[in-house]
Amino acid sequence: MTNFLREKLKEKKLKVTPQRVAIYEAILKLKNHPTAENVIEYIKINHPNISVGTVYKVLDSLVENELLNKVKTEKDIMRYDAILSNHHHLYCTETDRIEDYEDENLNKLISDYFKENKIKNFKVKDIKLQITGKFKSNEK
Amino acid sequence: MTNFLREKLKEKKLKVTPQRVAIYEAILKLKNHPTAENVIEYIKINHPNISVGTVYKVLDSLVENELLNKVKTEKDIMRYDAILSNHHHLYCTETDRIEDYEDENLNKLISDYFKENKIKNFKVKDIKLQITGKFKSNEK
DNA sequence: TTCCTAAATAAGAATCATTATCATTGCATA
DNA sequence: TATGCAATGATAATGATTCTTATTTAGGAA
Repeated sequence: MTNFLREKLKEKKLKVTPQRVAIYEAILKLKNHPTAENVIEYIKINHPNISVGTVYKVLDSLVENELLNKVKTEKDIMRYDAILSNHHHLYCTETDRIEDYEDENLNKLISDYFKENKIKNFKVKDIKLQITGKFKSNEK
Repeated sequence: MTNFLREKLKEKKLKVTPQRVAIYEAILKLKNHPTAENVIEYIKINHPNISVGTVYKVLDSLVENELLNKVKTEKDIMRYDAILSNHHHLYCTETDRIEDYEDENLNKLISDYFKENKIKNFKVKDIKLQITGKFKSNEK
């Protein structure tokens, strides 16, 4: 399902190239918020004629145009997320797994809190929770 | 005030070296959550005989021993924080400023919420808010 | 369809922050 | 104050990312 990507690219007056489509698909396929390296590895196998420099450039431009998000991690490695809806992340301290966490009630709770408790001299645009912990071992 | 550091190092059976003291002091002095580069620059001026490799190694070991925290950023640059108490961060989208945000009521609100609404298959250890926005321009 | 042009890409060189190596130093304990 | 081992300094090595330049191509216009 890359129609979403195609449309978005057109909206932004960016060319729909096979490289952009392939890299976007790689992110979707590579669950668990892949790193640039993960994407490069995948692309090397599945699209061997796409060059490494292109992967970096496409990732940058997709982030810049809000088709991908960068995920902050404890380590100094950026990871990418194709889900654009407002969501939080669960970080596992034992593995490198990062999972999405959506919770409308929580979002409401927090935004209500900040409506009543403004931060001095700061205008809030977005709030994300980094929930650190451990996945229980019974599955996955 | 490096007594805190000295004691903590002893607790962890790490040697109290002048390099560790100097680098820890640099972080304290260099407000705004400095990068490794910021620290290196500062150290080069104030302690010219401490080598760059040592700065990296000391930063790593201080983080590992919970004397410093790494702060996640949008860019793939790690920044360091000498404040260990549980706090959140305000990220300015226009400048690279990161400011600490402490709010006991908010912490309570969130921890109460998760007491009642457990996340399936996940044991929460720590929750941090990344509050993105803009500092209002009237000061600083 | 064909042509045109700016945008995008491929390939490989260059950069530069970080890590690794290893000989030397110096902190901590007895 | 002697000893052992962790820590450091100096420098080399690494490797991910960026840069450069020639070439290709997407997409609009004729």
